[in-house]
This record gives sequence, structure tokens and C-alpha cells, in this order.
Amino acid sequence: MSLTITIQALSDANRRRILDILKRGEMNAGDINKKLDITGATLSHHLDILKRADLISGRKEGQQVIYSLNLSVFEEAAEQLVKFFEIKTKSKSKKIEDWRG
Amino acid sequence: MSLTITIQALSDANRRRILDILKRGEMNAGDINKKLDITGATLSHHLDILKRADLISGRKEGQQVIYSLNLSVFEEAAEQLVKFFEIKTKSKSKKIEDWRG
DNA sequence: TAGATAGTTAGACAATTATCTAAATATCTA
DNA sequence: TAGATATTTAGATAATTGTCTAACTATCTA
Repeated sequence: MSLTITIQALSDANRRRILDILKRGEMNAGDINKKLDITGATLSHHLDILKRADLISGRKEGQQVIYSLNLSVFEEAAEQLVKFFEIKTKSKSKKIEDWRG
Repeated sequence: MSLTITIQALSDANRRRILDILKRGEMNAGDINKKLDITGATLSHHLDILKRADLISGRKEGQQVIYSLNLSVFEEAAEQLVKFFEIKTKSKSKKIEDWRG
């Protein structure tokens, strides 16, 4: 999954709340909804974006759809981001002045 | 800085490229611009967003404005994100079934 | 001081987004 | 089979976003 799609999925506070909830374990849409101050339709939209980013999956069980974190994808996203934040300090050659001015 | 503002600053590919460039050391706006396929005005806009997120700073030197990464803020942002991705597995009490169904 | 150069600001535009209400679909149950 | 319940889809709207061109400001230099 591209970093842009992952980050955009993370860029909304409600979606981050959904992920936070699902980190604790799977949950159906209705129960997730009770924890958020948005309509069911809006929740569906957010769930869809998270699904497209492959961060979560939903399985139907009776009338309900139970959502869960895609743990490996979630962890892979974390790794990608950590990698982005990495700063490779040159081992030699570059002088301090080049970095701090 | 709020996670929303940080993530939104990171959500654009050109802004991430700018940060990537500045990770290697400071650079003036014109030189950054040469590395990107956008107008100077658009670059200014992106630099502004990164400045508002406190991820970079610019100092004027003659005609030029030299931008640099705010290393401590950048690292703090990384930590915030790593924290977000953390999954605290319960030490006891919760059964496997509660997590994997 | 008159141009040239570097960068920002202003204003416009098309695309995307988060949200809502209303309607549709799917499943359960009396 | 007729509601009731759970969720998604459709369609609308207001806000935000990334981009551009044109104009502006600041600085340098011949």
C-alpha cells in the first residue's frame, strides 16, 4: 500500500479513533458507532476508507459486520513511517557545519 | 503540535519530498524548487504548511530563504506516531478468543 | 537608481473530503 | 411473511486542498 494512501487514512481523527478501538480487539459497526459522535453513514464511509487502505477488514456475521485490524498491514504501515522518519547521519566526510549551519 | 496537524502536513507527497530533502541538510527555496515539479508559489504554500506544523524553519539570508528541518520536532512527531501504532497486548486475563475470535 | 533575482501573497479553480438525510439491502424474528 | 434491526449506498452540501498565474516585496548589483 502506498504511503500516501496510508497517511491519508490516518489523517482523520475519527478514523484514528476507529483504529484505536480496533487495536483492543474486533468490534461490530454498531458498537464502534456508539463510541463516536457521527452518523452510521459517516462511519460506513470511514470504515470504507480504512478498508481501502487495507488497515482493517470486516466480516459479516448475521446482521452485523464485525471489523478487525489487519495487524500485519498495520505494523507494516508503522515500519514505513518509521523509515520515513529515519535520518541517516553521514558516518564521515560531512562536517557539522553542513548539518547545523 | 497536534497529531492531526502533523499527519496532515505529511499527507502530501511533495511535502514529504521536501522533508526528505531537508533531512540531508538545509537548502534554500530555489534549490528545493529545482528538485520538485511545481511552481514557486506552490512550493511556498507547502513550505508554509510545514512551517505551521513546526516541522521546518526558514531564515532569510540575503535574497534567499534557507529552510531547515526542526530536528527535535521532527523526532517528536515520529515518537507520537510510533506511540499511535503501539498495541498494548494485555499481559493476562484476556483470552486468545477475545482477540482473534 | 533601475533592473534582475528570490520568494511570498492574492485570487481563482477544480478536485477531494467529511458530513448529513433518505433510501436501499440484508438478516433476523414473531 | 411483515416488521425490526444493522449496515451500506446515493446524493447533496460546505469546507478544505493543491495547483496555477499574476502581482507584490525585498534584496542585490551594475
